[in-house]
Amino acid sequence: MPAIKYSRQREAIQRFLMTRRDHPTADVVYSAVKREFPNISLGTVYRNLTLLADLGEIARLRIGDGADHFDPDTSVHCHFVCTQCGRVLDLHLEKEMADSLTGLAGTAIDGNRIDGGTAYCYGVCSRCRRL
Amino acid sequence: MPAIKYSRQREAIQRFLMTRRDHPTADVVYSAVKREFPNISLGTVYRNLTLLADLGEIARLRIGDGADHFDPDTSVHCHFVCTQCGRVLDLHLEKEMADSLTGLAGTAIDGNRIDGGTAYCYGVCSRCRRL
DNA sequence: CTTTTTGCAAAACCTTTGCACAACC
DNA sequence: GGTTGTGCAAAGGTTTTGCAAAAAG
Repeated sequence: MPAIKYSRQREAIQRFLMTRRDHPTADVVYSAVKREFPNISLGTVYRNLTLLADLGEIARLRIGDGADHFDPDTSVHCHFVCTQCGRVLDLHLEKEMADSLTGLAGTAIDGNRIDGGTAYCYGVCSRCRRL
Repeated sequence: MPAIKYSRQREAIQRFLMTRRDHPTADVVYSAVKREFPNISLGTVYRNLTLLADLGEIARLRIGDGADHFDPDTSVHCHFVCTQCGRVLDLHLEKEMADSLTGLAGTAIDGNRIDGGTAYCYGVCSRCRRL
């Protein structure tokens, strides 16, 4: 495992992500960070997002719209995906359900060892409902 | 909305899917149906899988490994993804949790209307654990 | 005969990767 | 100075699409 060296691009990427609550895609991160680093490349954005996810500093969400989304909050929580505008929001579920998802980790069902889980809810977000 | 006409390819695709419990990818469906229709194209497989999913006859699973998986069982249930071999299995969860996922449909959280939900669990499947 | 589906190939997309050069320590 | 990160461009893998021919009704 190679050592990890600091990079201004990586810091900018992580800092930008922390200002957002809508779980942007790599492309959105790229456009944003480009304002600070006009020469940054999409490959660098992907490399750093992947690295940060591997380090456990951010989470990579595959919500099923084709593009990966990135979340600075790595705590266990569920996500809501708007089927109209595609927005991805954090969802504050009833405690029982969040706990039952978390509680599964470490157990085994049908001989399959469970390490973790995610839940996604689909529907229409408050903003789209108003239109 | 155009009318839907019967096609032997579509029937073969759906029939093959119903014989499987491991939620194959489009590519696997393609290879299988090719034995019966040697000239079938991958595009046709995708078109029919997409159509069947839109009709609600099958479910499209985006588990996050890059390729979509298809499930002939459209009832509400959760999936288990083996992080070693990539297999996707149905998961028989405790009733409470399945119910709380189902029960969310139709409700609203933070003003977001929830239509449905899915949960994925990740871990190591029984087959891989034995190796 | 009209409409839908197919096969083929090309395109669209998102993501990863090889390489020479720059940045880091 | 040795190692890691970057920018660029090319390649990789999955899914969609345009079009003429074939199938369905």
